[in-house]
Amino acid sequence: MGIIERRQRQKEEVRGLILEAAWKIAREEGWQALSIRRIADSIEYSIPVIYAHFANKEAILAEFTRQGFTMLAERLNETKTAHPEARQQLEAMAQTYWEFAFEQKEYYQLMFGLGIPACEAVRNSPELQHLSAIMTDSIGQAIAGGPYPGADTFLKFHTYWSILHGIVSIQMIKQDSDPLGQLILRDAVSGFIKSL
Amino acid sequence: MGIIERRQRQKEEVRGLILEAAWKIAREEGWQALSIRRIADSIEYSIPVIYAHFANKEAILAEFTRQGFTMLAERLNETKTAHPEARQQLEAMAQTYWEFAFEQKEYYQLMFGLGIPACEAVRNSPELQHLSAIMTDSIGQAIAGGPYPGADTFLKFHTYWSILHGIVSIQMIKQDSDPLGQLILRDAVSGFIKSL
DNA sequence: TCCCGACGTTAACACCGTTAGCATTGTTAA
DNA sequence: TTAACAATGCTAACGGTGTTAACGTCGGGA
Repeated sequence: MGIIERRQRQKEEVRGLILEAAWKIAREEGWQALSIRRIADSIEYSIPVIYAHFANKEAILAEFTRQGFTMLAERLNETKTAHPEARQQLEAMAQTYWEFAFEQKEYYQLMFGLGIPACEAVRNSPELQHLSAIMTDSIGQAIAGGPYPGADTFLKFHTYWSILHGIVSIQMIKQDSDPLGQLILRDAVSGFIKSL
Repeated sequence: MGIIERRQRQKEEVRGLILEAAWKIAREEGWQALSIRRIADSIEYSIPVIYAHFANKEAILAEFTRQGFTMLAERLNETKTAHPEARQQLEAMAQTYWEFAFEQKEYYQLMFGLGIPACEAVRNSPELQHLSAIMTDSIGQAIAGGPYPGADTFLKFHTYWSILHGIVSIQMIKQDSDPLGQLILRDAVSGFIKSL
């Protein structure tokens, strides 16, 4: 026989072409530029062919999301095995995490649904500056009255905000509003405050 | 005269109707369900009327983003003034931040571009579990070899991950890849590790 | 040789954001 | 009072999107 095997192989090949073309478009012009029609154009097949390989557009994106998590896990694992001590591992893995996010920006944005919407206009807006001022003021005071008066207020503000946003958005992605979120929040914030 | 004033008022009124209708749609069906056509339908005007009040769809979203940041700032300010001591303020503001994010989910998602994409499918996927396992392992070891052997590994893992993601995504939104990001990361992670 | 099933196509449906062009209407000036 | 004008809101279209139904064609098995 071997005929159905060959067909299977050819089918897989087209699947690969679809993902390849999709990735090329996303990398060059961002995820918002990705469309089924452009993929079809690029691989020189008609549109329904794509639906023979993927249920819908979301399934294509899900495939890249899976790839992204796999890549990140691999990199973290490499970093981890390169360090003997657990605390060293955590420091180094944080670095690797950061590097992955910015080297593979397209992947990371897809993985965590960073749409990057109207923020463009609001950045550096008075509203945002007001928000920053409120937080920064408390942090400045806490530093002044604490054991590390030389600490950088601006840096600490960003750390504080990042912790808050990280916890909230991870919890939102998980979508299960379990009470663990509150615990994580208190844990992280109390840890942060001790560092002031 | 007063005629042009009346016209101005009527114009403002339609602007209000647009925002009201848009908010109703977003609240009931999410931002992805919001379209110019549906707003026009809802307010019983034709489509171009909307473009007389907003340059484009993004401008409508930007208006809500501004509102969101203003609301959050107000709430944080209230919380802040209710507490005399800076460290108390930071604890309470974190709580307020959390509450705002989940009470005003639609606002928060818009403000930070949380698209919530293909994550649906990847949640609880083996890829994600693998990632969790790698991080959790190091954290468990660090806890075991540290001064707080009773700490909850799972909680600490979420805290660790949230810190990483928060820093990365705030930095990505700001889009200026300044070296401060690295500092924030190291600062937050070293603080976290001390808490293990 | 005939039939069947798989593959790939065209063409459509129902949406989307955006804009050009037109009609109507209320206001102002002659 | 009437003519000109500016503002208002409309229809209709353009070019795009994801998705699918219906059709043709062609290779493999009976």
